Amino acid sequence: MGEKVVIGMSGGVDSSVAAAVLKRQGYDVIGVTMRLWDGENIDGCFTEGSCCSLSAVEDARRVAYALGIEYHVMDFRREFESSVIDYFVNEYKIGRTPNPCIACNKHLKFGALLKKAEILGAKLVATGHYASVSVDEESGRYLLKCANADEKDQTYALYSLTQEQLSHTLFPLGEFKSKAEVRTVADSLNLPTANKPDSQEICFVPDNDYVGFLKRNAGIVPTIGDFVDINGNVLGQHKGIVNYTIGQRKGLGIAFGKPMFVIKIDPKLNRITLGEQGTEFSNCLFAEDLNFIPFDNFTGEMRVMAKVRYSAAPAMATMEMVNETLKITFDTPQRAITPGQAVVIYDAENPAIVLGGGTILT
RNA sequence: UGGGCUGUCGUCAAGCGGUAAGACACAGCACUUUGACUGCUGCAUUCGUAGGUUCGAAUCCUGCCAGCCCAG
Repeated sequence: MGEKVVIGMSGGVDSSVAAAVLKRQGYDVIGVTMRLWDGENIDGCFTEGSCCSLSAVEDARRVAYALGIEYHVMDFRREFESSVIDYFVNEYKIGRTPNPCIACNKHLKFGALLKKAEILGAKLVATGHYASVSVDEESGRYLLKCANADEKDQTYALYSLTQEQLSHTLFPLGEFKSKAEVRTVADSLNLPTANKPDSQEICFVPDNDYVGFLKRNAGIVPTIGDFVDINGNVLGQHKGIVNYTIGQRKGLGIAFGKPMFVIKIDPKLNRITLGEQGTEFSNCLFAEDLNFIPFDNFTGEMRVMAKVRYSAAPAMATMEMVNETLKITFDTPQRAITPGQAVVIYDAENPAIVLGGGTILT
């Protein structure tokens, strides 16, 4: 038997194929489905998150059986609540827009799961993320790199991984050229998840009503306030700050003859500033909670590529440290730079190499 | 109470006798392992109301109703 590796199995096609790849590569594969959240009991109807629903567990179990690998369901509800749910709620409370997937990767999949893996005698953890890890021969450091299937690349949500975490991480899907290829493999292996649709939305908010989630689980009561223009003139009423994020257009309910976008959220004054198309662009941001991958920290200036959201093309920028925060100045203005979201930076010469990232402050 | 103006989708707004543009908002779908953005589709059988003229009216005429402005 080869080296032991724990693979996080969500019950989706990606992690199913990832497990199959590991098995084929000769690893001693242990499938684990993380029990993260129990869902909610709404009006007597029990809703389940996509990550850890009974059907997800069932799918993962069937795949594990089909592959002939050991399989467990493990309870991570406590860690998930403290590291993801609480964070999610608190960010909204202070007028920011959280990214729960990033928190979950950092604290659960490459945090708590990694620890549990050790208990099972496995030094390695794998997931079905589209990304890859390699070792830089010169420095000996672990590098996080983009997946071959660039349209599915998920390094944006993985920038926070440390050297320690990366040294114990495998991403079996990194070499795949496309999602279609992953499905083809799933098909050829007759995996029961081969035709399962891609997941989306926040896994613990299956109906996509995250505001309802905040009301039910965190007692947040959205407070009506003013929409104002750049000069402070009142344009209308908003339904409570948690309903909005920077760059948002839909759901404003305000007819201005032109599309209007959220350009600023002020939780203190419970006020939201709206602007016309174009005013939601900015070319500079500051970030904190930094993590760098090819180096521990840096000084001076560096030309980089950076992106401020999951589905954005990296853009040329210059980064520098200002006090304890990272300042990034883009060559061209970026759309809807949003506090709470991540900025992820890539090597300017080789944009497939992740240099690191941080949480956008402003 | 005189004089003038206006009344078309939730909002703004074309139309000026030939059978209801458009924008914004809204809804659905697509895209998306976060929130968003974006794209596509849908959205007034009816033009304040009641009559009249006409082959034909939101468009012309008359009464009424409502709102606005000026005068008192």
